[in-house]
Parts: sequence; structure tokens; C-alpha cells
Amino acid sequence: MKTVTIVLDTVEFAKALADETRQKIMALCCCEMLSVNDIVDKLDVAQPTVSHHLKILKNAGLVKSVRQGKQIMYTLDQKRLAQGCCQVAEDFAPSQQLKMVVQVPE
Amino acid sequence: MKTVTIVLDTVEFAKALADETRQKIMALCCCEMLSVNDIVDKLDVAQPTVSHHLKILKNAGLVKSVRQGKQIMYTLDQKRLAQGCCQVAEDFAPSQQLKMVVQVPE
DNA sequence: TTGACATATCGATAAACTTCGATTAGTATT
DNA sequence: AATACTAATCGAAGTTTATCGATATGTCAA
Repeated sequence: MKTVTIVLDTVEFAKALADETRQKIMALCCCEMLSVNDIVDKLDVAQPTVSHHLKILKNAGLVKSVRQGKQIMYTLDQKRLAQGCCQVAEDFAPSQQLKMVVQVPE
Repeated sequence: MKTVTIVLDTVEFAKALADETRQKIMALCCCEMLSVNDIVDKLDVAQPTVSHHLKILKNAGLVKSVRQGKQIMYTLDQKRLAQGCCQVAEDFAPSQQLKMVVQVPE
């Protein structure tokens, strides 16, 4: 039996987070699915800029996307984000343990 | 009575993390105090470069420093780092709760 | 299949960032 | 005080990144 440990690239992870516009996008689609235009409407940036940032977030595995007709809906992968945070904490702050609390639906 | 909530700037936090050399520095001085020269010796970068990165980490509150004679010793602020990770997770992944496990010394 | 809409890609520009050699500032030793 | 040592600052060069207008690609409806 093989154990596969998914190790995330903490530099790519941090780089994906390291932009104000991207953090705004992440906050917007953290808890719902939004189309690119939805995001453009809520921010003060051009459509190509939003697409550019979504691509970076996607490459870092931080957003998932699904096509719905003409639109492509994006949403933040919260689990992945939390995993990234945990990994950073594990790597650099081993004395300060972080635990991910699994939410049990009632 | 006033309640003061220390809110960390998640963009500055992420930017501080978003560089390979800085992550190497963080890994080096995560669990011990190192002088600037100690870090230079362990990495393949020039001294001004290390000083530059230490300044960025310091401004983000991620390292603490103390002068010891001629040297200035740097060490990672693990607690602060873990807090940053928690804050990012709270802000963007509210469904995936992270908890900081407080270490109780025996 | 034509037109309208949604998103991605391209190319250019400007700003931000990394790096390093040279220099400066601070500290300890002799 | 002069010297040696350590780290910070300065200035420049090169690289990366963010942004946007223009355009291409993909999808649906008529």
C-alpha cells in the first residue's frame, strides 16, 4: 500500500495570495459561485485583469470552475486554502500547531 | 472597557511569504536565533539581499531581532506566523475552521 | 449560419520586486 | 583613536508582475 502525501508548493501558494485584487476576488467567491462578469461588476478592474487573476488562482488550486452555458462559474476551494494555511504553519511554525476542525453537518 | 482586536494585513502577510529566498530564511531561523551572517553562510545570496529580506519579514512582524554585541540575531515569530495563517483561513475559508492548538509545557 | 454574449489570450506599458556591488553606520577590540 | 567586524542603506540593473485595450475563442439563440 502506498501513501501519497500531497505537498503543496508553499511559494506558489503564497504568491497566489499576495495580491490585493486576488484577495478581493477570493473574498467574493469564497462562499458562492460567481461568473467572471459577476466579479468584474463587483470590482473596479477590467475583465482581462479578472481572467488573469483567476488563472493564477486556478493554477495554485485555489479556485474551481465549472461552465454553465456561456458563463464559467468560479468558486474558492476553501478546503484547499485551509490546507495551504496549515502547511505553511507546519513548515515554519512547528511549535504552534494548527488543526483543521472538521465541520460535522447536523 | 475597550476591546482591541489586532487585525493583521493579510496582503502584507502573504507578500512577505511570497518569495523563495524569504521562505528559506524563515525555515532557517524558524527555531533558532541566527545572525545575518549565519543566514548568508547558509544561503547562496549576498548579504545586502539577506538584510533586504529580513527587513520585509520584520515589517510584516514575522521576525524578531535582538542585538548581541556586533551581531543582530533574528528569529521567526512562530506565533505571529500561525496567527497569520489562521486569519487567512478565517477570512477566506470560514467553513473550514482552523484552530491553534496551544502548547502546554509539562 | 449569423449575431450576441462570455471568457481567454495577446501585446504593450508601467509599476513593483529581487539582487548585488559599493558604501555607510554601528559596535567591539586593541 | 585606529582597526576589524557586522549589518543597514544606497543606487543600479534585470526580472517579474499587474493592468488594460484589442482580439480571438467558445457557446448559445434565432
